[in-house]
Amino acid sequence: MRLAELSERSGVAAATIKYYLREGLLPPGDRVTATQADYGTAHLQRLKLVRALIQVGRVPVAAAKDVLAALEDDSLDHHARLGVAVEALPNAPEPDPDDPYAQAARASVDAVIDGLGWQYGGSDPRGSSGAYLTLLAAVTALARLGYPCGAEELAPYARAAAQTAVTDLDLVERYESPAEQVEAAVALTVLYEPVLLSLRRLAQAQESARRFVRP
Amino acid sequence: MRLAELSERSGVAAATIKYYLREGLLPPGDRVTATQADYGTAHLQRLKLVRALIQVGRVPVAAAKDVLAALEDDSLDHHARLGVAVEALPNAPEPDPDDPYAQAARASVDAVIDGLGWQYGGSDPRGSSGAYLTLLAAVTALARLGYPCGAEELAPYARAAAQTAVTDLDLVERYESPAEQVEAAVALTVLYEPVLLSLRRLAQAQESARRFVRP
DNA sequence: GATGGTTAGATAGTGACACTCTCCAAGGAA
DNA sequence: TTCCTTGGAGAGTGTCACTATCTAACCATC
Repeated sequence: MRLAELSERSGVAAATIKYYLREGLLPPGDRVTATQADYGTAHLQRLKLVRALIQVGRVPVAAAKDVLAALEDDSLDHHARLGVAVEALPNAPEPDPDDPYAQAARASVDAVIDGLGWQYGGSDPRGSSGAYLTLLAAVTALARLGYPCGAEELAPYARAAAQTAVTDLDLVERYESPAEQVEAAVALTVLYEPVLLSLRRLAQAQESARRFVRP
Repeated sequence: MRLAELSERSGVAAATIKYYLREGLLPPGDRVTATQADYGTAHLQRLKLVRALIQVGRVPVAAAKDVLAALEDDSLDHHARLGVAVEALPNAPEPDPDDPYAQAARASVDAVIDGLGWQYGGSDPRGSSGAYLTLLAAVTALARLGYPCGAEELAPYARAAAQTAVTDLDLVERYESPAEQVEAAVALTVLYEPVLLSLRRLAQAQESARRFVRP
């Protein structure tokens, strides 16, 4: 199909598709002539994923490009490809090692991780994980505001996260081919985030009503 | 204290504080003379909250202003104030009623909500909740990508969210005064979001290693 | 009582980001 | 032949969260 048809079928403006092509988020179409190219259903599928990552998952364009590149890196095994794709998502920077709040946050976080028996291998230390750094930054900010976020407070959330991860991987394992699994893992990781947060807010409203509203 | 001291104690650039004052995120200081104002510890606390909302919670400045305004609206009761504050956070718009994906998403979401027995009162219908709309948008995007997100898939996530909400409200109820509780609710809702998402990604990495990596 | 350094407040500018517009030459259709 | 469309490239747009500059007033010091 032509770019115009790709635009119509995906609902994405033609100029935006050109921009994604330029940025390398979409592979170029098959060049038919010097001024025309042909796009297939794989392009349509990829375009939908890109849109969902950017608009629903709020992933920056540059990060989305890295994520998609990891999806197609055949030199990695399954687990590693998942890791690389998720690692390409935006994360917090390394904290200031002299900040006492950051030190306390690290202690709490490590206690929770160890308490749940989570293990890190030699090639995959916890410090190299972007999620770990993002977690440190958030806990540091909470501590600085004076909110409780020691290991006792974090543990229930970590247990809920562990449950969620089991559900996530069950969904991923429904797919048969490794390629589908990796794409599903990225899509489900990123696109379920607003789902989880919205469900939490709805649940909070229920719980708040249950506790604070006299019927 | 002077603006310069407020800046030093909070770690926020003086120009940024001026910007927040201009935007109404911080109340003005007590004017001492025509060119000097005095700020107290309440300003410092508020400034830290603003920073955390914007930088950790990624709340837009305009939304943060609305959230803070709701914190101080004495005309509302406790539960309503929580609702208004959380509702001021950014949410997805109303979906296109003709979109079949959106219709299917609404059916799934409603089934999950009803399945958990969540109730909505007359003054608080589910359709008026921003979290509900954001949830619909995310589920619609997943469905459009071809990922499973029926009631069966969403239910485990909703149960995890319900658990999380109980933990959240337990933390909120540690505070004694209503004012502290409302501020804590906002801070914990927004600032625990990156905590939850980071913990989920760490848990996913563990679960992925457990399933896919042969020791 | 001149002087140098701050201060609050206003205005304009910056850089990042995600598009979006405009133009161009080459194809294809009427 | 004429007109419209296409893919591609560069420049422009709007938004957002700051940030730099300026100005008049103020305070402390000499």
